Amino acid sequence: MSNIKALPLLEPEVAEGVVPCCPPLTERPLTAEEAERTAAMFKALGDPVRLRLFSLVASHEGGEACVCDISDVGVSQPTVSHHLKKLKEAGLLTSERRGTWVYYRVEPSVVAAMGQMLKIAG
Amino acid sequence: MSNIKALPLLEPEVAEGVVPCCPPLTERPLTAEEAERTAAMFKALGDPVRLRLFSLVASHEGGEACVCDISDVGVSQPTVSHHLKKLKEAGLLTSERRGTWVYYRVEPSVVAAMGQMLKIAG
DNA sequence: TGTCTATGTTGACGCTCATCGATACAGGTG
DNA sequence: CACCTGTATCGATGAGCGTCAACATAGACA
Repeated sequence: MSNIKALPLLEPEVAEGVVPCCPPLTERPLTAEEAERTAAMFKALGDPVRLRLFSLVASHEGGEACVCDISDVGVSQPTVSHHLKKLKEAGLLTSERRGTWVYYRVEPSVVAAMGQMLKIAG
Repeated sequence: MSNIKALPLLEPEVAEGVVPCCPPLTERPLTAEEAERTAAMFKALGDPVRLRLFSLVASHEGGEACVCDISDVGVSQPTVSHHLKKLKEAGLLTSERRGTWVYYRVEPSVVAAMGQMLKIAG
């Protein structure tokens, strides 16, 4: 967990088996398998609370945020924890415990891969 | 017709200078309202069947596709129609009837706005 | 007019998910 | 050790969603 990737499209084993994968959506139709994997990433950002949590982490200084810094999104603490777990499972966030607190940070390669897919052809 | 106009989607007229609803997610935290509006777009791509349908339209020659061209995604015809409607409601696709067939095409500005949000801060 | 094809809508069913309170776990402090 | 704070997990519940069969609608053509 110590090497930073440039912007690879194919990366062996990020997070837990989540691999950013696919060409721009305008290039060719996705296969069923590709769609299954990729939809999970978009789905992770498809909830308002999760999207806010993600932007709170992404925009926090130092590129990381303690849970205590971002918990004020209008839902209970267990729900915040639940959503952070979902974002982690989707490969969008990573977490690390330092003492009492747990810090989350964005996984740049996965986010970059998603952005790549939304690139308009032409 | 559903009249729940709580969150109006993007107008089809935004074609020129890519009027993004929101800044890159790394720039600042989203407000609750921004998150609500934006999550709906990501949610639309958060289903494997919808993502395939979208990529089928996006990668089809001429930038548009008749429903008959993209219906082979492993679900029934009503389900295809249902998902295309969802994508349309999210502002990602537009449709037009020409004679017997209905053609769908990608709304580039909305897709571009989504890509904008996923830009990694440099 | 009637019929055929293409697409959208309706209603129902089962499953997933967001949410919460209660509880468990981890680490710091006294 | 006990106690407190920060975070994760568990179990339940209600809402939402994907799917289908059946039906409806729109246009083309005879």
